[in-house]
Amino acid sequence: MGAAVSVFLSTFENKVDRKGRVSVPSSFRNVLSQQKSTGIILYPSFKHPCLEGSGDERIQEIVSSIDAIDVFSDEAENLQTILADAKQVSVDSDGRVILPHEFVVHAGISDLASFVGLGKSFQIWSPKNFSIHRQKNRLRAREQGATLRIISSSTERA
Amino acid sequence: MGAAVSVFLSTFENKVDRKGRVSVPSSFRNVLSQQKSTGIILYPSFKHPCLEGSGDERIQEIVSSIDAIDVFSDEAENLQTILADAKQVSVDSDGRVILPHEFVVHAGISDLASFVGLGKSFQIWSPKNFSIHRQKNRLRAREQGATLRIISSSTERA
DNA sequence: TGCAGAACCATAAAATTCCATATATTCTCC
DNA sequence: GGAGAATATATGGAATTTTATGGTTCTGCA
Repeated sequence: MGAAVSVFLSTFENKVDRKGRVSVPSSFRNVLSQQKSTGIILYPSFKHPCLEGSGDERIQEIVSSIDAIDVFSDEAENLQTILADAKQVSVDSDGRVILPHEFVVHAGISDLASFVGLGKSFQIWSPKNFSIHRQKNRLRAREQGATLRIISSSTERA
Repeated sequence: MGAAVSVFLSTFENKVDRKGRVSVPSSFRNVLSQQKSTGIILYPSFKHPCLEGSGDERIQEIVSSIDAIDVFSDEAENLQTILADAKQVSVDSDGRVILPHEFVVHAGISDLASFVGLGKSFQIWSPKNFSIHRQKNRLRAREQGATLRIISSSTERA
């Protein structure tokens, strides 16, 4: 198969069965295995009615971030909340995970889940909520001219 | 083959078959292989009914850009929108890619696709929409007396 | 002993690889 | 310079492999 850039890319809509099982898109699984992740870390988003997901090395980054800032700051508490709410789910041999019930509720997911690639991480939405969110984002991106701010890697740096 | 200029140049109109397969113009493939791209990144244009295409190193640039700014900002979300909408398509051994169905719809493509070279990137249009677009652009350029500002390569951006 | 999670199995749909061919385009040798 | 051979490109179709997904069985633990 195509060597694939090792980032979470694109959006996939998969079915959630009665047991809460859902297939992780195969391209996402490839990214995860390239990261040598044994599972997936999930936690509810602060900002949106969705779940944040990533390979499990991401947790290490969050832990480091907490260390790096004032332990009693708001920001530290936010990050600690992530840790407290996060769950690791394992990918079975058929490439599926089980979405914990509270998470399904938080994201308003019923029988379909949208996996949305964001580069180093991804989100899981109910398709309905996601299409609203996407609509808003695209409008804004169009107004603000999203593509203009892309940093060309070889040259400048912000 | 042509003198191997390493930019996407000129316009090519190729057939799209029932399965959505279409040949990537051979000169474009040369540019891609020179960039060591294993595939092509496609995403729907914000502004036009067409697809934006480039080598897959472009994705790396977007991911780096996101890292460089506040993760919770609007701007980060704008860029993430691109990632969420983008797809990597791989070029098969015959030099073809499969245009994902949503993209075909977005661009209004039926059985023909125009590959339009834009230098560092390219676009894919339905020939009909493209001819309208080009017409408009020419008119505007004439009215405004198009001036072309050439920037030296060290400062250029895509 | 009943239930949630894990491992298995089966299958239809979708994507990828492989093969065939027609039409150009370039090369080579005379 | 030109006929014919070799190469490259675009395109159609078939065969093969991956995915996504539904169902069943097994297992540990409460």
